[in-house]
Amino acid sequence: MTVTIYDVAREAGVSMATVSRVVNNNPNVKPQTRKKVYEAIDRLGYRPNAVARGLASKKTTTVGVVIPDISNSNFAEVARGIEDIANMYHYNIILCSADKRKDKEIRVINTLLEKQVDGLLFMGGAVTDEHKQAFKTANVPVVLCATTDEQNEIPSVDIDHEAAAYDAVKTLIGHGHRDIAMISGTLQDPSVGYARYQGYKRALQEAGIPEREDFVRVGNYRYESGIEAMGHFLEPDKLPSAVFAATDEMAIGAIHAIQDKGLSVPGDISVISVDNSRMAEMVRPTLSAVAQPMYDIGAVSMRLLTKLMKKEPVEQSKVILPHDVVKRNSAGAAQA
Amino acid sequence: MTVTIYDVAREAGVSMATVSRVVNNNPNVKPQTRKKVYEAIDRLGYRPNAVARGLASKKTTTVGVVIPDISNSNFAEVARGIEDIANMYHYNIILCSADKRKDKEIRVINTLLEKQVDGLLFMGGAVTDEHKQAFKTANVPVVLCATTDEQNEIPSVDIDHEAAAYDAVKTLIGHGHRDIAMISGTLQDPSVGYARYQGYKRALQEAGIPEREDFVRVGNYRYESGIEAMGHFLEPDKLPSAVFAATDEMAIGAIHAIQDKGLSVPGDISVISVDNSRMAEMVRPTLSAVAQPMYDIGAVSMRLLTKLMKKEPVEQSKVILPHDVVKRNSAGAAQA
DNA sequence: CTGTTAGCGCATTCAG
DNA sequence: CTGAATGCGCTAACAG
Repeated sequence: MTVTIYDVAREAGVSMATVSRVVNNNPNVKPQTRKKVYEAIDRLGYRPNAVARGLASKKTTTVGVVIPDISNSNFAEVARGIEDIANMYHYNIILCSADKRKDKEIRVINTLLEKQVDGLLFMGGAVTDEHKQAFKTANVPVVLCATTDEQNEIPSVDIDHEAAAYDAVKTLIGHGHRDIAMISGTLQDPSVGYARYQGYKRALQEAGIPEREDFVRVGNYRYESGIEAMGHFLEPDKLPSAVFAATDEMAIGAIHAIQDKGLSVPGDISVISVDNSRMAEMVRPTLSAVAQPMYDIGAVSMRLLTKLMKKEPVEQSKVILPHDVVKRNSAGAAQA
Repeated sequence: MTVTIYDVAREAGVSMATVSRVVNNNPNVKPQTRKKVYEAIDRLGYRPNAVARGLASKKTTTVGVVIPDISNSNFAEVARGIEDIANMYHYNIILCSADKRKDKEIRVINTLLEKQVDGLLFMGGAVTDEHKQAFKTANVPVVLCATTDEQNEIPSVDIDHEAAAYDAVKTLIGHGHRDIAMISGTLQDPSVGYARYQGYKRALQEAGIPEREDFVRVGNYRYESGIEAMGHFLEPDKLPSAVFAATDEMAIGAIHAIQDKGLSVPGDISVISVDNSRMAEMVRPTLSAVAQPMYDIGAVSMRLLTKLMKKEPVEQSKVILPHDVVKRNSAGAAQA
């Protein structure tokens, strides 16, 4: 049923070694022989068996990518960056979703390793000791992508989430705002949620603005939680003049909550966030946000991984990509 | 360096066959022996080599999934459905993105086949003869997912796009609208773009409404193109009273274009679309839309594939899942 | 219940 | 430039 390298050899009147050579683009084959082999391949419809090849060569030219949540557009964008660079270097990628669940992450890492991937890209999510344990038993390079290892033991590519938040809030302060509320993500997540909260605090502190506990609400990154969180700020006695949301979705929720109260954005309250997803352009007013270079994070981390896999020297094993605040129409000057 | 089944056998004082048996949960092993083997495995940190296993057993318990565009949330949702069912049946999945490019789709199908996947799920996009040719050489089952084969040669799971569009437009007609414009996707795409246009036409026809050529604009499924298309309808002499958009994004673009002209939705113009993405809840007014069961399409197609892979009988190889019109606030009664 | 023996399809020495 | 031989790590009969 399945045609093997051996069948091709017979058909072409050469040895299987020769067939193997032409399939692998080994230059030591006479052009004429090469031609004969190609013809035999076409005639028989031969398709190399990557599994057998992997076993014989101990390389699969495949890298495993674990993605926390495929339906999160940020991660999808990272994945695109990974894909593009992987293709460029002729690696295939196996994308595995882990539903943001740690146990599934570990399981997925292990099946990827069983499949003998040549390298591993771990995207998003916290990196615990258990993760590191799994990575350690891998005999292949691992790079973290859109997340970091606090102890700097594992190569990673990410942005500085604390600084991104800081810059967002500072933009607000630059507009003259002082009553700045924050709709945060979960503070349990050290690399993103907590870091952004830290950035918010640092910006306030630096401007000499005392932090008000009732000006911080924790959401779950989603639209609805933005509405809900904003609801708590929309009381006459504690109206903020600006709001910093940890994600675009929550920011859009906040904007709608504000508008539903008959107030205007940015006339009455300014809003800024971190993400700069496509949705930022799809709201009225358009959303000012700190842009994270998700595609680049993917691309750079994949590039780094290729170097590691080829045992090439790398200058930096922990890279931080720059972010950028994109001013649109949701944030403006504070009222006099 | 790498520890093999043979090392485990020696460590446990049994033969490699026995180790293989315990690893594969073969019941014919004395509990005591099993225990010894497990201990040896732990001690050595043995990890089965899926590549060798695949070569020996000619099965990889892996299915390949080609996805047109990973950053499209509809497809991401389908992928989630696939994932969940795959996990349930202990299959791994290899997700490959194809950038909506036919050449890349073909290439990806082939590398997946080289990797000896046990089955293939082809998501979205048109199915050409070239695709079929590639599928034919596969010795494994293939199912189309969120797309269909016009000739019904290949098993598929999808919704009836024509009927979905028809129902959307009919909803508008039910509200008393007669001047109904359409913002279509590309008419080149038979399974989605063209089908939705057909549904629009059929609904008008049935209601005895003559089709107006200047009431149809083709967009590219994106927000900006919705704005642009709507712009053409917003001329005094040909204002439609309702708009049917082929996607949520274009619908939202249309809504904003209408609002920017100082008109109201649905007061002046009603809008309805197909998709019912998360964004439908994230606009003001919230968007009425025909919901497509993307997750289910993924789940059902994966389930179908498992049956095919196990050579179980299947009652239906072409399944159409029901859609549903979700009424929100963007579509209302026509003005008297 | 357990061990022995062949391959799976291919890359890779090593000769020639 | 080409062929013969070996083994990658494991499963699957086949014996016992």
